[in-house]
Amino acid sequence: MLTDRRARILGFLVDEYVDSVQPVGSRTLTTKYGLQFSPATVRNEMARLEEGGYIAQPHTSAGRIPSDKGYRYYVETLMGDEELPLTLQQTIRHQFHQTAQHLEEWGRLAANILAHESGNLAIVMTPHSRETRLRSLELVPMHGPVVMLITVLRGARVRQQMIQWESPMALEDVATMAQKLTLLYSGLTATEIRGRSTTLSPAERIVATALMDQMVHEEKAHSVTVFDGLRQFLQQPEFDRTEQVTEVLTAIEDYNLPNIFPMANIPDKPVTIIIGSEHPEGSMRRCSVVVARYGGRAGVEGAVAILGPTRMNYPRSVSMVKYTASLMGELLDSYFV
Amino acid sequence: MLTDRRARILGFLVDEYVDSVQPVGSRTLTTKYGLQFSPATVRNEMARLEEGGYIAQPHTSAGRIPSDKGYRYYVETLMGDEELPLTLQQTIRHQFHQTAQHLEEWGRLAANILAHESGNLAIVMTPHSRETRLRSLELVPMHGPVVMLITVLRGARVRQQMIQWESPMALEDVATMAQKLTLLYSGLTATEIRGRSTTLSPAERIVATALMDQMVHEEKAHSVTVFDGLRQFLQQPEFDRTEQVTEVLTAIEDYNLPNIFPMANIPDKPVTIIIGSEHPEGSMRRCSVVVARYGGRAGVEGAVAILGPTRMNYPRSVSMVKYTASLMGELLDSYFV
DNA sequence: AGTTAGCACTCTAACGAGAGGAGTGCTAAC
DNA sequence: GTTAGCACTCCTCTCGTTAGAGTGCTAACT
Repeated sequence: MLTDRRARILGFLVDEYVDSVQPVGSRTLTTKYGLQFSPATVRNEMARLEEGGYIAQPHTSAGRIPSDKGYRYYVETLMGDEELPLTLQQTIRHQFHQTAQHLEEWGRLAANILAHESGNLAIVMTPHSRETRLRSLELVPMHGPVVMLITVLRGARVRQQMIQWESPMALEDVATMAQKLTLLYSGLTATEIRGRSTTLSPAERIVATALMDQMVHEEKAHSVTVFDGLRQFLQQPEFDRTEQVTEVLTAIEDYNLPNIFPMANIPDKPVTIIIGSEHPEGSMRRCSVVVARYGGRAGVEGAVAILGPTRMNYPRSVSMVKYTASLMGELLDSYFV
Repeated sequence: MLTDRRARILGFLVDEYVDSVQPVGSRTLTTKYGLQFSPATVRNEMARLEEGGYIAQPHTSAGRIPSDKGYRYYVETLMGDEELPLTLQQTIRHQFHQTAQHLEEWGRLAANILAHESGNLAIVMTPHSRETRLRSLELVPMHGPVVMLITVLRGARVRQQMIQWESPMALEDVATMAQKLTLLYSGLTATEIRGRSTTLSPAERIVATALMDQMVHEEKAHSVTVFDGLRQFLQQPEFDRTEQVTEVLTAIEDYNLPNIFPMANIPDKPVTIIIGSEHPEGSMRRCSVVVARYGGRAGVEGAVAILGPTRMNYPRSVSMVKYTASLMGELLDSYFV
């Protein structure tokens, strides 16, 4: 599509702009990247690239900056498949195995690593299984008639809630009730449980109702989203005025995060990149998202993403996201076959 | 300390500045607040207030803005004890009782309400008990030798982690083991459990070790902090340049949140206010914090806070924080006697 | 035909001068 | 003790000017 030289120039231009955040001129390109031809030639090529819509000029006497189309070309055909430095890989892997058994911390850890290493905003959707099926339930008496109902769902999700009976109950009876209900309902979804509302004692009925409520609640809820790295994100030079920041923040809140992640469904693509105006939301036009799903083997899945300005280090982001996602998948598999 | 008239002028000045975010001059004060005396008199009084350090002038030909000392005087002696509008009280109460049984959501709800109604950043420390004592433990077999250990601690804290035995175990045996260990360790702290490491089977030992690890981990961890309202916070006019924002964000991260909240220990004070330079951290000099503890009855406590620019609506913030804290306390009490 | 030096041109960012305006402090009169 | 009047200060806004960066075009070169 693009002549070889044109493509090379585009590549250098992206690299340089990502680095300097300044419109880049023809002279810079020739000197910094040791090109064999003169600035004038570069200018000619840049004029052609601009015609093609790959780069743009903020104003007549300025250098060029890549357009979204330019970035798209870059990530699609110019950018190599950078491997993460081995030492970094090992550091990350080590940190994960350190907290492997504390399931609730995975998300925070992943977000922290992504944010730190990429300098952008990290978004992690914690593991979430599409189906909400009961694995078991536990009843822990608190005081008097107040009992804590612990709902353990498939996919290692644990939820707690308080319920209250008409009157207190003996400890053993509570235990046997939990066992009975677990036996009765294990492996079922909320609607299936509703179907099997066989003869229950009043106390059991209260538990069952709370249980179904929790599960319905859970089905509607999307997975928890963990953010990290907001501060560095805001320090990016493109956000030096707060209006631009609030625009992006609003976008993130409104973006209905799940909207991003279905896009990660594109088959055969381990990582999906959405650049600037490719976002359905106009307010995201200054930002790019690099996202990868993980898991999926046992119906449990999630996603990790990096959100940064369109001028971000794509090779690095892609390799970070890819590696983190694969690690999360590995860990998940080791717990859910 | 301050003459009556001087105090009144200071009060009006704070009100006006909070409202307009512009240095306020003598003319504005007389006309907007219907003062009986002329701008010249106000000017004289303001000169005295400035000598006293209550107000300051950005530059010679500008109006005055309150200093931190001025705000301090305002909140201490000028500001009335505003009650939250009854309808608002009821709305909030209603929302809380709606989610009363979903304990994990309280924090998010409180933060959301605080942020929304105050227009500032809300910080909520979820309930946290100083003592970490076991209430009960549950073992949920996952697949093969992998088991989920659910640790229920005093204060309605539920934690999960994965453990792995040498070989799988029969369902009933798992249940009896959980019962046995609960019976053995219920009510104890991590160190006490370590002390009673009586004769345990290898499998039991693995559980006990994981349990102690979790509890130690828990003791070190501070309570979870929930934020909300960042976007509105950033929209405050004092943060129109991102440097100022990042300064504050850094402060919040570094502030070692627990540092704020010990300050809430001042007795006989339901609400504590920390204004600008009164913060130990210099980077917080543009911000004020209004914080209140809640709970404490059963060793379980937390705190709610509003963080905003020093120019914030103190009466409103105080009443919001006070009301939210009392509600959280009520709810807590209803579950932990 | 592609490449390049030279040059006129355009546009921005930076600086400074000047005008307008807000608000003050001081003085003198009430 | 209060207030009108007034000179003064300092900010903000605007406008012009300048320096510099980078371009596109043309004409010459390989």
